[in-house]
Amino acid sequence: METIEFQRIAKALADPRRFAILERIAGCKELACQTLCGEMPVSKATLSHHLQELETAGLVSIRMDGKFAHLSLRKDVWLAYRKELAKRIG
Amino acid sequence: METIEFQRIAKALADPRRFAILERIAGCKELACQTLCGEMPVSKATLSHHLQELETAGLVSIRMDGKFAHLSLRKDVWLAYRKELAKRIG
DNA sequence: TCGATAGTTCGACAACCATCTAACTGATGT
DNA sequence: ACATCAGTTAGATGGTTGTCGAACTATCGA
Repeated sequence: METIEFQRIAKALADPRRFAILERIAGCKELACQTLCGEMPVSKATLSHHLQELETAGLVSIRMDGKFAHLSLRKDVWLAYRKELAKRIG
Repeated sequence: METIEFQRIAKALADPRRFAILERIAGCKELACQTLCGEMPVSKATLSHHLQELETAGLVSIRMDGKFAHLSLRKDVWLAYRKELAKRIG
């Protein structure tokens, strides 16, 4: 895994709210953005920002369906990250 | 693992320099602080700060021997963190 | 006792970041 | 065409943090 990607993921996981968002997304196959918006105590703008961070890090994939966004965990990337942690430190 | 500890660790890992420091420490049983100081391109103050972050997060143990500090990875905590990641997301 | 050395603490500063509101874009239904 | 709704973008703001130099503390050797 590229160091830059590794660092981006680590940063993405560092914010508690963002991690909670990721955790929620990982909890189901695909999650409607609206649902998240209804559950998380943040503004739409903030949520959008966090989702972009997660997408940039490669952890989340965003599928647009008309005007609706659907989030899903990129499990391959997640597993690669965990593997990299094990490889780098033990 | 307590959520607060989990978050502290995630934050500690998020800074590239700090992660490099942890990686270096993990590379041997015990590492003299002087050695780190000679290898990392940061001031003593900054290094001291990072080491305290890592210690507060529980990732590193600092043993004082006279005026010398010796760093070591707390492998149990590290493994617990990795396990928690697997538990929370997959 | 004194100077040198290892590491900590303090105060400051610049960069970054999470957050918000408001304005915007684009899709949907009537 | 138009109002509405989902999500993005822009701009502002307050808080966090990585960084440094300088002052400090404590330990060791001479």
